[in-house]
Amino acid sequence: MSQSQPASARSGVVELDAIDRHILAILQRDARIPNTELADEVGLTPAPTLRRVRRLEEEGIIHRYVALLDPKQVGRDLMVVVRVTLDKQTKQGFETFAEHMRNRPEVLECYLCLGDTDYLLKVCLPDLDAYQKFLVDVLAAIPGVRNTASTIVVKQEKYTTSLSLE
Amino acid sequence: MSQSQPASARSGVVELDAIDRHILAILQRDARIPNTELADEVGLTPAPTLRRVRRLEEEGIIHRYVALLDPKQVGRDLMVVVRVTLDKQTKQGFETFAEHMRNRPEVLECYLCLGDTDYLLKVCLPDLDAYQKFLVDVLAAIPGVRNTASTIVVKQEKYTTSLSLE
DNA sequence: GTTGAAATAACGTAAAC
DNA sequence: GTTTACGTTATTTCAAC
Repeated sequence: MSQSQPASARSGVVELDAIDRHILAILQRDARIPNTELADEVGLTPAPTLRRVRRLEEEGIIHRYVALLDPKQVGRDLMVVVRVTLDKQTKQGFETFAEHMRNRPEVLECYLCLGDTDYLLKVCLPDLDAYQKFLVDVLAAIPGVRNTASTIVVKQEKYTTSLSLE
Repeated sequence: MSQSQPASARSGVVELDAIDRHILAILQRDARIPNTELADEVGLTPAPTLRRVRRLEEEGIIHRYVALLDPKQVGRDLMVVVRVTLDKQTKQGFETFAEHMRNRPEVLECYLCLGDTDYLLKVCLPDLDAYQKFLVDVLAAIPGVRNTASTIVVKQEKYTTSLSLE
């Protein structure tokens, strides 16, 4: 190796050792585990464990800690995936649409995509009535929306936010 | 009201008052907020605040606490949404497929859907090379998979796990 | 049934090594 | 990475509304 920099400095991606990956795997499962317990699980004492967690937070590898709710128990029984195409694909049109989606709390995810579909949305709502209102009052009201195609979710077979770090 | 039971007991959906919803909104933003601070924000003292949080956990309204990572910083630069249709729609075929998806860490979400599409998948991987391997070695290898259509995500315009509790 | 106050135990955190 | 020490927090108990 003639390079003097480590891989992390060259690529911009921070190098993670086995213990870091172990910490991340655990925190992705249980964000509220006490530091002492986390330290036990990864085979370190609390001090260096806490230093690693703080580093992972500061580097932005750990983006945030969140509580996940049960949608059904809070009255969100309907999930819909929507494919959206825009009339004319201008920078302004894209930005307008994305901004609208960011302002709508029922829109959990919004992705700009390759192919026939311009945007993919994941929308979570109480029922079909609320969804119909969303289609008409929100989506159809955004200038430049040509077409939408809705796929209704019947059953959630898997849902995880955990990235496997192999 | 002639009913002797409260609404929560009748519907199976737990009743949430304004403070509960406030707590849930905060914990969905920051799962690691100290209980003392949470108490301040919702206008209670720590003891009753903690009791409410524990109740929300026990009832399963709070499903879990997780750390969300930055996919790019852990080398997961590619996200793909896949529509899958099965050959014959038998109970066994569905269950086999769903079980395969649950065992694949790169599959973050899997939904059984109405309409032309049988399953929708959200898959997160390092690059297109890894995705090609996933298509050939994983998806195509599952018996009963008739057809797949992949939509590649170019940009994540919005991503949240927070449910708005209006 | 829910809250508030006080006491204890557990934990997070920083320093020195 | 370890040990020690300190301040903060979680958690329980019990009294009050």
